[in-house]
Amino acid sequence: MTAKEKTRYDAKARVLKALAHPTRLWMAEQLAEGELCVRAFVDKIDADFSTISKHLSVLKQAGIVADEKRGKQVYYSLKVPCVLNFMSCVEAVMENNAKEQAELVS
Amino acid sequence: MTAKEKTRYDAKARVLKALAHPTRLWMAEQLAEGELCVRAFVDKIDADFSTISKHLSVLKQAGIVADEKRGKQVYYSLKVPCVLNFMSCVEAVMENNAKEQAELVS
DNA sequence: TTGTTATTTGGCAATTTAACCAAATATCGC
DNA sequence: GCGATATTTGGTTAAATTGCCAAATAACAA
Repeated sequence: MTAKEKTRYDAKARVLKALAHPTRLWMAEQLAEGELCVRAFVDKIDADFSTISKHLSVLKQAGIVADEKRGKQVYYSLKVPCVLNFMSCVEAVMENNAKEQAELVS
Repeated sequence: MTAKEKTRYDAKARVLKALAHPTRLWMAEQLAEGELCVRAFVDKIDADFSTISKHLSVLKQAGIVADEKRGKQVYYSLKVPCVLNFMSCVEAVMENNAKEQAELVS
């Protein structure tokens, strides 16, 4: 693997890593229906304001969400909706795993 | 968010996290063309045998790859090929990011 | 300008992850 | 059984990630 390829895989992994957290995954799904401000996320789950803000910042750094300040609030939106397509595949993996678990028991 | 939903997002994140590492992402792509034994990965990149083995173990735990021992070697294969579809979306994110970087410069 | 709400930032402790080395295990041919 | 090859496991250490708290910043209304 060349250094260039290595750099490229690092970059790809960075994008996936941004989504690879339960809270951030949930956030991405919430944004499927449209933009939300930070406060909206905080209200939906019971979490620290700063924790939510930092998670959003990770998603933004990765290029997955965009932010726009309007008045006092910052609105976040999905910049690349195709990330939502990951879900069905992830669920396929999980169903597979559940099936195998069940076979072990029976 | 209920405890049940939380558990579900944890599980989803665990699957994504397994892929969110440059080496493991590379491994998944290598498996696109068919099964490979541990040795084959080690030869393709210059890495420690045990490191590769552990990465494969992470992918296996997540349910992304399957392993089968035949003779002295263990062959790994992609159990859920749809994970390869992630790549195009991840690349879309990266191109977007590159474009914005370019705009900053100009 | 002062107070209030919305959000980000900095710092810190706890946990997790990753890489490398050495040792253990398994299979096979002799 | 013995040595050689293939792979996994255990341990150790460094680095990255999380979550929470307190403080800083921004916008706006009174």
